[in-house]
Amino acid sequence: MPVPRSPARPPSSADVADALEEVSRLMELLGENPFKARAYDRGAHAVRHLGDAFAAHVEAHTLASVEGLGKSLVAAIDEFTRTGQLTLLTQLRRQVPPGVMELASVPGLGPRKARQVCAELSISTLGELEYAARENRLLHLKGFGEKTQLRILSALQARRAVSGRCRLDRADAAVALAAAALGSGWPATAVGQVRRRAELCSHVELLCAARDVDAVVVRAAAVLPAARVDGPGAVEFEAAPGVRGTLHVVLPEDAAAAQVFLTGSSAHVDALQAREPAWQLTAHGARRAAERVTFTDETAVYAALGLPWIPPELREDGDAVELARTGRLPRLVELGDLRGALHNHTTLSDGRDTARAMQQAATRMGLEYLGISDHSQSAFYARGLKAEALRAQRDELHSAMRDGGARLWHGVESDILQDGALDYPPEVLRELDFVVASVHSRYQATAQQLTDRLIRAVRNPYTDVLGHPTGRLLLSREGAAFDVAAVLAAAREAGCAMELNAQPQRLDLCVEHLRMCKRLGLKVCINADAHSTAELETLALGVSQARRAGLGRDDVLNTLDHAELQAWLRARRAGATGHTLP
DNA sequence: GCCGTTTTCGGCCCGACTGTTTTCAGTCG
Repeated sequence: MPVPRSPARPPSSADVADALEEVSRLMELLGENPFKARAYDRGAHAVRHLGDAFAAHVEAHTLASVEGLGKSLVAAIDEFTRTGQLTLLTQLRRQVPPGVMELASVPGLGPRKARQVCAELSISTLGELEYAARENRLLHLKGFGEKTQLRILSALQARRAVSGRCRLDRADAAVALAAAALGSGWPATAVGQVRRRAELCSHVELLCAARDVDAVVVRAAAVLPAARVDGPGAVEFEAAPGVRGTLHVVLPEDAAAAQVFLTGSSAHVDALQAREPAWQLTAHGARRAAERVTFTDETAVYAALGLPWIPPELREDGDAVELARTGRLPRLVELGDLRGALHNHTTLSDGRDTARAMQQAATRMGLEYLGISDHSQSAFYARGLKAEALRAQRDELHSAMRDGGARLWHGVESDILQDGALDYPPEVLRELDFVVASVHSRYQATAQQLTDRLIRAVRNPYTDVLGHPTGRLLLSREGAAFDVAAVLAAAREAGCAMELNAQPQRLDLCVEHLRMCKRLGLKVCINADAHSTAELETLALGVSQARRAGLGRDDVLNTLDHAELQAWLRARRAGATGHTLP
């Protein structure tokens, strides 16, 4: 989507990258030379990667020295930065009916088929596409058949089921934007699903405490997107496309009780309410009969109910209240407990930053160690490493560590092949510090086949961590349908850890499966799966999901310090060399 | 369109799968 921009601000690298990316997608859709389309896409990547250095390149006219930017792209970028327009993009947009870009995003409908349904059936919206599929009109198109039509139909149904929700990282961004729009004079913080750290949010809610409630409401109604006043002290707005947002404004003395009520969930609030039926917790504060009850902060609210403070991540249902009452509230893992992270990528495969840059970023974050695990040889699409390249990487990591800082572990993200084997022979795997094994392809199999494949993978003595186990992509792909309990049990027996992949679109394993790990005593490894230095920050999202599942420090593998993790890995490797491979 | 050169053209990460076709195009990762 084109990013709206104020003319006063010069385009950022992200603005330029978005424009070039759109050019690429439109070219694909129009059936232009695929290599030309790819050149624009690569150019977009190159520009995005420049980040803050982009402005300096523009200033110094040195963009042509950036790999992937030739004469034409430099000229296009020049035009865009000077005028805020891109003639090429405008022309391409004119040739593609609105909505067709969206058609091409439906799984099973690539650029060719999207163009085909548009040209032959005059379809340009998802609604029209679904209607045509229901009427069996797609069947008559060349290259379409019963199964393609069915696949499109179910993809559209799945999409409708998730509409109106957004990922947690986007909800966080919406909270930050709304808070910034209000200004620092009226600080607003997240409540509701966002504060409970729900992986998907259908409602983005903020709370602001202010002496002059009406003034905040007036300001919010003026500055928040698509805002309208919705009752006393409440402003509704559009937090993200199709996602409802609400700003609640209360007097400072009512803020603590309102924060508890608005953070919810309703089941949690009901359980609290049951402990003191004479009280009434509301979005505007607490009342006893007609009398207002005030508190200094949330801890005081819980204390008045005879309870310790309950972390928001545990408020998804009413169960935590009983745990709190009986003193059995778990001590949850915290971001600061993580001593490092395994599973991260570098420029050698599909990452954006070098091992050295990743190491420096990890050092700045206070991590003791960082695992580097680029893709394995079968992952062509991600420029997976042949055995020789993998061996050469070891030297690169050693030299990156010369100046101190976070210790680098040398690993690999090995594809799990169709039969459950790893992607390198034992003599290659044995030289690595650790192995993350992940499925990246051929998800379409029977549940039994997938289960067998994953069980074989976790039983491989070189598999230390099973990466993004279900392969789900939030709002776009369901997790693979296999017997999770059986795979977790096999992993427990083999002593292999499960990944909690912290990428906001994955958050895989999910909370329910993480709870199963805890019950089994199976270690969970919280990994950023970072493809850039910035993505290391996603570890915080992973920690929030571990907390929702009630995981403590001891449940998480990478809370071990360097020496402890080394011992854990060595013990596994010792077991590995003592076994024959399955 | 970019890049590298066997330097002004030719190749561009590519293999597997699926569903359609009846030998292969399109999609995906």
